Amino acid sequence: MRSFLICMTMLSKTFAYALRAVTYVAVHSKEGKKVNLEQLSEGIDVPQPFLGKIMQDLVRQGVLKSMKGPGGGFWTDEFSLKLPAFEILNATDGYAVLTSCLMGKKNCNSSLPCPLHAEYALCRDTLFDALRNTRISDLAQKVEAKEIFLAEDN
Amino acid sequence: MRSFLICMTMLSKTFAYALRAVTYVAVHSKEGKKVNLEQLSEGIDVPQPFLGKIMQDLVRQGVLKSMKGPGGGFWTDEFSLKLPAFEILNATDGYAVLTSCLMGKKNCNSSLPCPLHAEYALCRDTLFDALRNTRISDLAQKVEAKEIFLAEDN
DNA sequence: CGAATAAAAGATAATAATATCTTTTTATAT
DNA sequence: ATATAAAAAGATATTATTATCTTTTATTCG
Repeated sequence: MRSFLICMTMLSKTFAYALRAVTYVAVHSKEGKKVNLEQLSEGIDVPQPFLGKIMQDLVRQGVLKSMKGPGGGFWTDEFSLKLPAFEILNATDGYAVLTSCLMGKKNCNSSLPCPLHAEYALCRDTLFDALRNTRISDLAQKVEAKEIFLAEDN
Repeated sequence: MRSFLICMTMLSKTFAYALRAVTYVAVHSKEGKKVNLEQLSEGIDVPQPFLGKIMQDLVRQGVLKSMKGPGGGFWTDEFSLKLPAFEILNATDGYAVLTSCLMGKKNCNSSLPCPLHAEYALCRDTLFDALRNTRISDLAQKVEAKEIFLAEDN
C-alpha cells in the first residue's frame, strides 16, 4: 500500500517517468537487450500499470519500439536513439507547456508582454534548448558514464 | 456556464491567478484605492469564489492586506510592495517546485545528478532569480508603463 | 496446434487541482 | 442598534492527473 505521490516538478510526473523509462530502455538496448514492463517498473521504480500506459503512448508516438509475446518488450532502434528528449515531452504532456505564459495571459508576446514575459521566456527557452539538444542516446550515455541509477532513490 | 480551464503553464493556475491578482491590487493601491473581490475578479478574469480562496491565502501569508465591511477590500502597503514575486509563489504553490528534479529523482544533485540536472538547474535558476529580483512594485510599474491589462485576453 | 508470455486496450478507482456555493464574522454607516 | 457591505471560513462539486485492474491481441515455443 505504498504511495507514489512524491515528486513535485514543474512538469508532470508522467513526463518524469517517461524520461526515466526511455533512458533505461536505451541503456539496455545498447547492450542488445529488450526490456519488459516488469523489469522496467522495478528498474525505475514506477508503478507497473501506470507505466504501461505511458509506454503505450511512447510506442504509438514512435519514440520506442515494442513487441508482444515471449521474449518481447521495449527497445530503442537507431532512429529512436537519435531523437531529442523533446520528443518524449511531446509524446506525454505535449509541448504547449513550453509556449505558455507564467501569468496565464492568452496572448502574451514581446509586443504586448505580461510583466514577467522576458524573464520567463528565458527560463522556458533554457529548458527547450536542453530538450532539443539532448538526444535519447545522450541520456543513456550519461547514465552509463556516471553509473547513475534511475530509481528515484538513487 | 463558461469554462476557465484554458491556460497551461509549467506552474499552477493558482499561481498565475495570484500573480495577476497581486499586480492588479498593487496598481490600484498606488492610486490609494482598495479593491474588492468582485472588482478584482472582473479585472483579471478569474472566477470569484476560487479567487476568494487564493486571496485568503495571500493575506494569511502576509503578501496582501485586507479589511472586511463596507469600503473594505484588498490592498498592498509599503511592506507588500517591496516583497519579491517569489513570495507569491511561496504563498500559493510553495517553492519546492523550484528545487525539484525534472526526472523525479529524489536525491538529484551535482555530485549524483540525473542526466538533465545541469540543464534543468539552469532553467529553474533563471525563474528563481526572476522571482527574487522582481518586486511586487515592479510588477505594478510594468503594467502602468506599458498599459498592459491583466485579463487573459489582453 | 495449444500453452505460455508479454504488450495493447479498455474500464474503473483514487487523489489532487480547480471551481462553486453557503454560512459566518467583521467593519461601516445610518 | 440595525442594516449593509465585504472578507473569512466551511462544505461541496467538478475535472484532470495519477494509479489500478481486467480483458484482448500478438508472438514464441514446445
